[in-house]
This record gives sequence, C-alpha cells and structure tokens, in this order.
Amino acid sequence: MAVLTEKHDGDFALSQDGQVQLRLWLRMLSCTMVIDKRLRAMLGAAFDTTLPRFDVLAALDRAEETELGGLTMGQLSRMLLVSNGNVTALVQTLVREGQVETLPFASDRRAQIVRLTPAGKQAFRAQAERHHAMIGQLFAGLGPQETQALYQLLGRLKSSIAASGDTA
Amino acid sequence: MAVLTEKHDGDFALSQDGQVQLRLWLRMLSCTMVIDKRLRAMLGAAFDTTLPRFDVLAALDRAEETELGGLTMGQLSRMLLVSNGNVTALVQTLVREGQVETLPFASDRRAQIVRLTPAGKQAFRAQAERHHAMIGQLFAGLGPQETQALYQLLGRLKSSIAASGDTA
DNA sequence: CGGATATATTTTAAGCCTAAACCATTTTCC
DNA sequence: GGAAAATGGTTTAGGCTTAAAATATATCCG
Repeated sequence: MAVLTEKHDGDFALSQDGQVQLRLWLRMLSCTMVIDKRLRAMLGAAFDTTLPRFDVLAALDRAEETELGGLTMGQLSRMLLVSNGNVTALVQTLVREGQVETLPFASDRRAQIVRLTPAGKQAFRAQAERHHAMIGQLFAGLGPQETQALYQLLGRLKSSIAASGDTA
Repeated sequence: MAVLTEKHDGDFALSQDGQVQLRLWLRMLSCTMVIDKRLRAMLGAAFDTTLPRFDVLAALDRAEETELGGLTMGQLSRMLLVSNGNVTALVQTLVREGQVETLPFASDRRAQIVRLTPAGKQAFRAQAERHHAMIGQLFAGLGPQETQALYQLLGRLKSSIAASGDTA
C-alpha cells in the first residue's frame, strides 16, 4: 500500500487506484457485453438459436471423445456455470428439436447421459464456424502480442479473483 | 472484411490466431461472469437488491447534478444499454420500493423524469461503497501497471470491436 | 391546418436464469 | 439391514431481458 510520499504525478495515480479499478471493470464489462450481444444476435439471425443452447452443444461436442460419449446433467451444469434447473430446461428444448438425446446411466439411476444426435453435431459445426469467425473479426484489431498480453493479464486477474475469494 | 480475404497465404496463421482469440474470449467471459456473479450475490445478500437496480440508481445518482435532476426513461435505457421495456419494469419496482420517483416532463408529455428519492440516494451510497470495495478486492492482485495495461488493452479491444462493426 | 412520420413509452409473449423446495436414488455408518 | 445424509435431477416462483406490437404525443412538411 502506497503512502503519499512523492511529490507530483505518481501519488495522484495511486490515490485514484480505486477509481481506476472501477473504470477498468466497467470497460471490461462493456466489451464483454457488446461481444456477447453480437454473438447472440448472429446465432439468432443465422441459426434461430441462442448462446446458451450453443454452449450446451459445444460442451457435448467436446465430451464426445470421452468414454460416455456425453455428459450428465450435473456435469453440464458445472461446466457451463449455470444452475441445474437451467440445464434441465435447455436440454429439454434441445431434445424437442432433435439436436440432443438422453440415455439412462446404468451405474446411477438418478442420472442420465446427454449427448449430441447426428443432427445436433451437424448444427453445432455450422454454428461453431460462424461463432469462431465472428470472434476472429471482433478481435482482429489486436496484434498477436496484444492478444497474448491480454490473455496473460486476464490470467492474472483470474488469480486475483481466486485469491480474493479465499477471504471474502 | 476487405483486408484479409486473399486466399491462400494467411490460412495457417489465421487458424492459429483464431484459437488464441477464442481462448482469450472464453477467459474474458469467464472472468467477467465470475465478477458479475459475486457482485450480484453481494447486492442480494447485503441489500436485498439486484445489479440492474443498482445500475439504475447509479445512473440517476450521476445525473443528479444536471439541470433535470434525473433522466428520462429513454436516456436511462440508452445509458444502461438495456431495452426500453426493461427500464420500465426496473423503474416500476424501484418506485414501489420508494427509491425512485417519476415526474411529468413539462416540455414533452410523452416523457417523464426519473430521479432518486432521498431514501434512494441513501441506499445507493451504501450499496456503492460495498460495490466499490468488492471490485477493489477482486482486482487487488493486479499491480498498478498491470491494471493500467489491462485497461489500455481493453481500450484497444473496444476499438477493434468498433472497427469490425463498421463492416460486419 | 392536417396527414405522415418520428419519438417516448408501455405492454405482451417468450426465453433465460436462479434459489429453494421437492423427489428419487445412492452412499455412509451404526 | 436400515436410518441418516448426500447426491442427481426436476419443479416452482419470481426477476431479468428482448423484440415486436400498441399507444400517445410531437414534429415535419405540403
């Protein structure tokens, strides 16, 4: 913690540290929101779907290589950082649309496996391509080392958040 | 999309870069979501309120110095980047709770002014203090020049987004 | 003036999201 | 074995959010 010792410029900046953090947070929130909205708008316009549904497909796609070939509801919930009930609703609509199917999980009759149908996999691939392309466009103005620097600073932020969680 | 549309040259670099950008986006989204959730949880637990309601109070607090002493529904909507109908609902509940009041706007009978009540101002001050403190904690692990660097890189990202918007 | 257009706002329908209560099954432990 | 606790999942009630339709008022222009 800095004491106000020096004369001119640096002290002012430090005394304003809280303000800087608030402005940083607001800018970060704003950027995230704008990108998020663009992605949602694109998914709605091009595929008549939503970001949460896309996220479910993406998680299941990544899980296809595993032994189960899919995920349980609870795994999905923890992976997407959304509530259990929310996953229930999302999976229900995806089942209704034929993009996803559920199977009983033999070794635990409370649980069930969710996995992509062929139609779901095909839909996901098309969506992922556009999703990926749009992110590429949005970040295109950043050079490689800016991208890298931002990635690393966000890693530091992640650590900072984790550290603050221990005591908060 | 004029610049990068040439065919064979950049493919490898672009595909690599795209992966980095996707990971960057996911990390940024994750950090933002975690902070957002913490703030919501704090506001709910400590003040039985929500982040959107806090945002309304914050906007009105900032507008208190102006001539009107408040904002119209439309100004609020544009400022918070949420839909008009959403503002209607938020203001209604804040009016019901006595934190906000609406006044007819003499020079345009379609519009109305929304402004803080004394109770609203008092509630906001307490909430803002905690909000500010929590952000300080979450970002505490970043040094001053890391904070500054992150702020500037997000500014670059903001420009990149704006530039991509011109053509997308 | 008066119709066409634009603006400010509300309403409506629908989806997302959560916490809390609830049910079914599994695990723990005596 | 069997009660108690834990876990997987669904349901419910309620708030947030949007787009689109509807309402009221204001402005533009012939």
